Amino acid sequence: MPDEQGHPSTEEMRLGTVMAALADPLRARVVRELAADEADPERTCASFELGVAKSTVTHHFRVLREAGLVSQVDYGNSRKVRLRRADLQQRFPGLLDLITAEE
Amino acid sequence: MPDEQGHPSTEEMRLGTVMAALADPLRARVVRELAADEADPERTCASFELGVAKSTVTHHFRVLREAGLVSQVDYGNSRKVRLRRADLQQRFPGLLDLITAEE
DNA sequence: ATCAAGGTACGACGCAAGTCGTACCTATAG
DNA sequence: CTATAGGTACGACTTGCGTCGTACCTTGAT
Repeated sequence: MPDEQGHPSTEEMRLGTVMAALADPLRARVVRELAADEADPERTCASFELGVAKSTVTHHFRVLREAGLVSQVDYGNSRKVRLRRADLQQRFPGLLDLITAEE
Repeated sequence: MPDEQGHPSTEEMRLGTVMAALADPLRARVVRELAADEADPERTCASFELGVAKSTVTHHFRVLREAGLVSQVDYGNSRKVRLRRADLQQRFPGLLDLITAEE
């Protein structure tokens, strides 16, 4: 059984925290990549080819998760990441369009 | 004659830079305050009562200006600040609504 | 001519953030 | 059982950012 943990609820999300998360180029790239795929597939953290150490990858995904941008589900073997598209659309309407429009 | 200087053009604006600028609570407050007033008055930097030293205020307004969020006009005696509402609406549609909606 | 008001420039300091390496954990594949 | 793949935890290092104080500049008022 997959295990969820440590995600802020929609109301708990703070715009400032989200902005800070998106201010980093690597994290922005991740979110853009996720937002670009309308099918919203589950992806592993490693599938993003960020070009930094594993522990750094973990760090960035924690920031994204704590900001509420992505959800992480633990399958024991691997951890799958998914964009919280609906939650974001509800809490910060237009934000995702802003991100996908850039670049 | 008022003197303009050092503002990025609409195309030069980067979403990452804007996000980084808005990630700071003081700067976000300034933009929110400016965006809330539809009349878009010119205001002095000091009129925001940020509660930090003068040089810090200067620093924050430079970040806002270089990100393209505000324009500063030098009247010699005082420097007036104005939100670049139209430019922002064109370059990042929906961004200002996002900011004013928060809090 | 002097002073006050509003800002900038520069240097310094402290803390947060991004980065890495190493060690460790968990589950699936041979 | 043992290896391997995907991630986390922790500590260390470095850079960047927010903060301040001081000195200085520019205009308008006295």
